[in-house]
Formats: sequence, structure tokens, C-alpha cells
Amino acid sequence: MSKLDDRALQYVAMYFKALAEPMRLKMLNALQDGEKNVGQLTEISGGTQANVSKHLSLLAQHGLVKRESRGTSVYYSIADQSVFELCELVCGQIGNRMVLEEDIKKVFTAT
Amino acid sequence: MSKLDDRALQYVAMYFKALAEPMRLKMLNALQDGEKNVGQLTEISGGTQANVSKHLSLLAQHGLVKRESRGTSVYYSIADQSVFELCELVCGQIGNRMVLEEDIKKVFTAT
DNA sequence: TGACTATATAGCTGTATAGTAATATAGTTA
DNA sequence: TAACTATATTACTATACAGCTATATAGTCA
Repeated sequence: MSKLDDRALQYVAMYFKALAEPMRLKMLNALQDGEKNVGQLTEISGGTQANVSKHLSLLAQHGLVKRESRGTSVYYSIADQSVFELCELVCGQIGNRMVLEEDIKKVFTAT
Repeated sequence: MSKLDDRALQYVAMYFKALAEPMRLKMLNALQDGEKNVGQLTEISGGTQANVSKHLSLLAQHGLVKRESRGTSVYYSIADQSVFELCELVCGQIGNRMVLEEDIKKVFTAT
């Protein structure tokens, strides 16, 4: 991280952006215990088939998931398990903060 | 990452989103070797003062940087060094891929 | 071939936000 | 107080994209 040129920064930013949608995180989370096809992911995520397909396409483009079509189905799987390390790190970072904010929220929403 | 409810996913997504801008990454990168004020960060990043201020405000909101005003200046500093671990992880993940894509680009842009 | 299923894509709308210029706010000094 | 500096905010434009519906594509089976 010491000498990143603008092109590299843009690349890193794009990677983070791929992870910056709850829907996509949900899908990655669902794929943690093995590959799933689009239909399964649609059901799990609760989104529409079209939207799920689009998100998966984006994740594949950024190298986060692998795509493999078998028969009429297309199976997606995690391309690099270390994506979960990222999430763990973030969860750790915001863990305390989140609890804090929840408390703050309670204060503000308390009648 | 095993049992994240929608609220938590949204939170994690927001955190990633804060890191999903090259400009903000540049600022965090600049802050790696110590606090800097808005003017310094404006100069380093090459952006306008207004834009830099807005980005810093967002980073502070998400707990990535700390804000401290001294005199007429406001000094920002990294709130949690582990943000760089994230970046390292991402760089590692996309490192090979990036080299690959660069090669691909060369092929396509070759006359 | 045609009917059927699974996935992808196109076109659209609404929302979020990066960037800008201009202005407001706050602290300092004379 | 007024003038000055540093930072924040406002109002705006342009762009990106999430989500939707409808349609297209591709594979399977009769």
C-alpha cells in the first residue's frame, strides 16, 4: 500500500466496490459452503432471477466467483476463499462500532 | 460471516463502499505515515478542497479516520491501522489478476 | 423439429454520489 | 471590530447502477 499509482488505486477501489452491495455479500456468504446454481441463489437471496444473474456476472468479472455451466444450470463458486478474511476483518473492525451505534439508535428511537 | 442478518450485511457493505473510491484510498494511503490536515491532503490528492473535505467527512463518519481541529486547521489520522490489512489482502488477491489483465490489455491495445 | 427449463440480457426508472463553483462557518490576528 | 485563513456546506450536473419487466439465448427432452 506504500506506492500505489492511480491505476492500482482504481483497481483496488473496484474490488471493494464489488463487495459494497449487501446482495452480493449475501450471495458470497451463501456460497461459503459450496457451489450453488443461479436458481438456488435466487431463492436464498430473495431477489429476482434477473438481478441475481446480474450480480453474479459482476462478481465473476471481478474474479470473486467462478462460473461453470452444467446442463441447463450454471453453478457459481467462490474463486478465492480469502474474500472471507476480508469480511472477517471488516466485521471485526466495525463490530464494536456497530454495537455502539445500535445503542445510540436505541437512545434516539426510545420514546 | 456465517450468520449475518440483513442489517449486518448492509453495514459491512457500507464499510466496503467507503473504501470503494480511488480518491479516498489515496487519502488513507497518504495518512499512513501520520496525520495530515485538509490542505495537505488536498495538495497530495490533487483534488479540490471541497471534494477532499467531503471525502474526509465520509471517512470520518464510517470510523476510518479521526478528526481533530487545532487552530484553524483540521487534522485527520487513521482511526484503525487494520484498514491497511484490508488493502494488503485485496492487493494480494488481485495482484496476479492485475498483471494478467495488463497483459490482456497490451494485447488488445497493440497495433 | 417443438415444448420446456435455466440463465442472461436489454431497456427502463429511480436513487446515490462524485465532482464543481460559490458560499458559509469558524478560528486567528491586527 | 475587520481582514484573513482553513474548512465545511450548499446547490447543482453528470454519471453509475440497483432493481424491475420483458425478452432473448442456450441446453434438454419428447
